[in-house]
Amino acid sequence: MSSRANARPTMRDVAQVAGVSLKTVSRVINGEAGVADPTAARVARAIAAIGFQRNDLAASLRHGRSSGTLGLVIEDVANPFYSVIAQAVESAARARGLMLITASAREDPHREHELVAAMLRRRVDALLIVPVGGDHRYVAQGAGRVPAVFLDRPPEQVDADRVLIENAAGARRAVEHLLEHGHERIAVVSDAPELYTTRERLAGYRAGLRAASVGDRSALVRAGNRTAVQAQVAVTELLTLPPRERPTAILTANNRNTVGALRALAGRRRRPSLVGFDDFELADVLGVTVVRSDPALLGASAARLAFGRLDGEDGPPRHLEVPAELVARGSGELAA
Amino acid sequence: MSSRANARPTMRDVAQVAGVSLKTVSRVINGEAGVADPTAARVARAIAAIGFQRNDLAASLRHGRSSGTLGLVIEDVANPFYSVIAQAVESAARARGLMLITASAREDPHREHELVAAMLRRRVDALLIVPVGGDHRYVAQGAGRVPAVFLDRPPEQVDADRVLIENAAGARRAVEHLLEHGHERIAVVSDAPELYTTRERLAGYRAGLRAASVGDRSALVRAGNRTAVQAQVAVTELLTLPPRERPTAILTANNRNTVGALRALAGRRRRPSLVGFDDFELADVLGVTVVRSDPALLGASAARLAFGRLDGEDGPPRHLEVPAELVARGSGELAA
DNA sequence: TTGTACGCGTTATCAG
DNA sequence: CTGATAACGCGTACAA
Repeated sequence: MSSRANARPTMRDVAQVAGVSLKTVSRVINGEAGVADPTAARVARAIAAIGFQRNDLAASLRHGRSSGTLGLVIEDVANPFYSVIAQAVESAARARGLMLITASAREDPHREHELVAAMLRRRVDALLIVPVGGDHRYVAQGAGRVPAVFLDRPPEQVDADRVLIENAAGARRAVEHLLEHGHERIAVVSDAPELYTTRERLAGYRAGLRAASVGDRSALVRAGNRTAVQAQVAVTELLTLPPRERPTAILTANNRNTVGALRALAGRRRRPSLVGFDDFELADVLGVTVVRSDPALLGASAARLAFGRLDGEDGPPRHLEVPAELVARGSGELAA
Repeated sequence: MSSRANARPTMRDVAQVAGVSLKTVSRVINGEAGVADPTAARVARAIAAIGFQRNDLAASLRHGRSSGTLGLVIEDVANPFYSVIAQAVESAARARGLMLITASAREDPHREHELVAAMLRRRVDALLIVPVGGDHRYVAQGAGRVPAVFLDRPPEQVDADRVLIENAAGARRAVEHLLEHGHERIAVVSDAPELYTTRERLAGYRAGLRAASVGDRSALVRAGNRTAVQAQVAVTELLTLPPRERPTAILTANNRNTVGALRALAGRRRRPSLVGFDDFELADVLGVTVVRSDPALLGASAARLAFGRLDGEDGPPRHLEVPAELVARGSGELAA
């Protein structure tokens, strides 16, 4: 009988039903050696009879070491770029027997901090973070801190394990590609300039133009478009510039901006060339040239770094970079 | 001083540093009344000094009721349909102060069972499940069971709270739409026929044809396409049928099938009409007519049901249905 | 206002 | 092979 009616059965309940001691039940559950077969069978029967299931929280409290969970703080699970990362991290976690706690910070530094704190209180074994901004020293501080790996963007005010994408090089490659096709008035439509990825991609864009001795194009830089709708507006505006200021090519600096640009361009007869940063589903069907990286590799690498730390790998923070390659599909190969 | 070097500081450590008792620290941390201001300040200073963070696992073990987590078992986070669900569930969870544990079952019943078991061992407060198949009585069994809500598909062998989409009605609407545009040879390309959603959508398809007294079209039913690639092959085959057997319209029964169909159709001069079940990003740009439901509403409704049970709502299992509407964008309005 | 004793469900220690 | 007992970090009941 349960100590209290309707409560989840405990090992004590199992022990009582099986007529053995607590420790014997523990042995059977954890598959430890040293239990006579008939005894083990009696315990197993009791477990099945009362529907016992071990309380992992209590177990991990007892031995202190692992809670069996991995924490992932991303920007937004609904964004395909991040959902692929989440998928890769989940696979890695599962391979190691960890469950994944996921939360979206939504570009809010305060919220990010809160989520990290909540995960630490829940004693995650390690943290994977797509940092928003602000000061990240809080992650490195405090006794008994947990391995933390930053994805997609570096932490601020502190050095730590991280996996980034070839942002500047990728953007520069896109610009060079457009230059090769005769474009000189190349516009760029990007997310908020405070974001690391935006800054790097803009830097790559500028470096590409500079290397080709193309003059200042700051009038064609449209940053600050957080949503597809904002990007759509920005592109529409670019298209209504007077002919000799109007860009003949556009670089969209992330997937949401690309989506907005495609909406702005839909149905137009004469379209500018377009290269998007980040690949997306159906880019092949739409014939959109993109700079493609591998979000799944990003997530998997970050997990690998974190697991390495869990396995005792010591040493200075590691910096990994995932390559970005240009995939020509038509939209980026239109003549100027 | 810490009891052990390098260990996470505990409330006992805080108490020692602040020169108060354990209970006083507990009061301060939980914001309970009845602590003199100067005492509270001393405790707060000690907490900051040693970097203490409460162990939520221990706390929830103590008071037994809530672990503060919600479990979500879906098919695949990387699929946009499910990542939107995950996003909605996460928002709902956060609003209630719960963290979300997510895991993908990948159409594997055994894995689903394992994941659910792992979540129960971790004492999630409630479970949201996109069931794969097999017997789901295990969810309803056992003492101290947890509220479980099924999403997108019903559980088998057992009745339980669930939120489904208007599958049959939606598919039927698509067929009627195509019939209105003069089509009679309407093919359907779908996922595995074992899946509930597939079965229902196929039933809706057949019902639509039957109501219009259109003869048997079983030769145009292509089920079993789990991936976009498989769907692409299936559509390509349909397009190479002899002219008088070849479909003039195609219904793709989920988002992956639609993607495959679009790839098969890309670059063809004469395309059949196409209606896809499930909306997707850029469907507007591609001009694809779809049957659209609201995955976010699906997730939010399921969370609401689960929270209702947590709040003590009793009574028989509740069955909710999210509507599906046809959105005409061109591909479904081509003449036969 | 503050402190003591105990218990949550499990694992670890050490005896029998 | 098996079992009594302590301990993990915290909250609750009750006393001081």
